[in-house]
Amino acid sequence: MQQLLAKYGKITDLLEEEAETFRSLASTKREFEAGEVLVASELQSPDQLYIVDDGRLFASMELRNGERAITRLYFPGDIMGTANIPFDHATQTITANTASSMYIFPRSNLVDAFTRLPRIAAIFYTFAALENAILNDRLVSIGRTRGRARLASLLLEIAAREHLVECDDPNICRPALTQEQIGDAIGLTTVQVSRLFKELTTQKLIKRRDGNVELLDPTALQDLGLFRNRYEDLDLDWFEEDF
Amino acid sequence: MQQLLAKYGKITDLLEEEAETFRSLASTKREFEAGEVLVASELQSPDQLYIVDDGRLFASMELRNGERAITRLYFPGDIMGTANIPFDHATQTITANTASSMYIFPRSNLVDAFTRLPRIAAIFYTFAALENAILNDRLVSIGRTRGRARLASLLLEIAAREHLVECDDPNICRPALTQEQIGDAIGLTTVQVSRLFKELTTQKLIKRRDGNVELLDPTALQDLGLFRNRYEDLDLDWFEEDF
DNA sequence: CGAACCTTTGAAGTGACTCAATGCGTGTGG
DNA sequence: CCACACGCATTGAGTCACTTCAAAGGTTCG
Repeated sequence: MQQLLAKYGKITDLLEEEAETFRSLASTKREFEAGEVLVASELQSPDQLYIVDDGRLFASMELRNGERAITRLYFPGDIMGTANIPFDHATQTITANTASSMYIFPRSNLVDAFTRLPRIAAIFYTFAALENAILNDRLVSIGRTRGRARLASLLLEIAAREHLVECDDPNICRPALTQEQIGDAIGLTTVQVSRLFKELTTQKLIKRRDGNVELLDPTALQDLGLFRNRYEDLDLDWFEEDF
Repeated sequence: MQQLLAKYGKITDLLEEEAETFRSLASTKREFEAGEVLVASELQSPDQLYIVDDGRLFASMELRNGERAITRLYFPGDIMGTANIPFDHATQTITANTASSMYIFPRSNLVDAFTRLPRIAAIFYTFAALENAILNDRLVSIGRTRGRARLASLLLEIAAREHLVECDDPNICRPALTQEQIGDAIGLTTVQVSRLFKELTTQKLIKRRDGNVELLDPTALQDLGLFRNRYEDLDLDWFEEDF
């Protein structure tokens, strides 16, 4: 919950009442094991929203032909399940990729929160819009750049997201994903991901050591991956003034 | 404005007060010519939101290498500019692809609407979540399927969106896009789009006549494109009950 | 009628895929 | 404590989808 408040507090100063609402919104906490599936696509009515307390998770969609795509990575402080809200069945599967703990609340809790505190509604809306912008970026990356650029972009995104809450070296990231999962996230096969890792490594752009990836030349990677850190660009003055 | 109210009314019965708020939210109406740019990416502070009254528009992002990606197509009744809301500069360019007219309002108008009528907030949040789900679908399509499937999926999406407000033959769609723009939307080159159109045509899946595309075998196209019409799956009971 | 733009087609090149084998690290049971 | 199995990463060879480059054919509009 600290991460969430930190993340939201980063964009606007929360009133005590609002912070309290966030806390009460998510009263139930649950642990999940690595590999456990929280929301099974198509199977489940998406009544729940989740706020990540700790761990790494991802949202994915299966295709009829057995292939899988990973549409989103989740870090502590993230709200999960947004894309399922307006539907009568889940549109994506959420999987805990490491041991994780999270706060759970039914989407109907939002009704009360939105009614009592319109700024909460604005915050949720804003984060949905942010998620939108990030999805746009990924669409561009996957649709219009080659594998090298896509991998660079993903690594930068992971580094940026990790750095947002865990304040360690911004140039070291821990994908916590197999190469198959990375492929699912950027639209490539395992084989190709492996080759690209090798390529970036021999070009001294990155360095790998037991699951960590060090970004040796962040500037070059940013040029290559055309990456924009959307979290840096946030601006919420528009709803500050009048509420 | 009729389309907007129809679209929103489709998911929940609007109270007169709410319908009134929607109307007053968007008091200014403007016309744009075909080809005109409404929001220039990076250049502009994204203070405006738009509701499409008539015409066809698209959102795009430019890459430094000169390539372009189209991230979203807009139809009458759509709200545009959502992905720009939380930022101090626009993240995407919006272009009127045909002569268009739309309602314009500053994002700060949302503050008042959210405060007075929390259901309006819920509606906006819901549509952001829907947009999210659609972006996820496109990510899967572009990242994990071949050109034939992507084109099929795009055509089905356009047909579904057109049919939502303009109630004509659901199996005829009017992309109103050049093949270059189609390529930008599904991550292919003009050349390949042309070849794929030919392929789908000779396979008797589609038929083209002066800018229209007839879907000769919608079922086969759906199997091919793995398309889900998200608008059909909407479920907003969750905020009906308690507001 | 001509210019501009869009579409189509061909030929050659390339990034990524598939298939398949090997290597590597870790945990488990004999 | 070794042998083995299992999951993951790497590498090679052949193929395919799509790209690039280039030219020609169609449409539309002034």
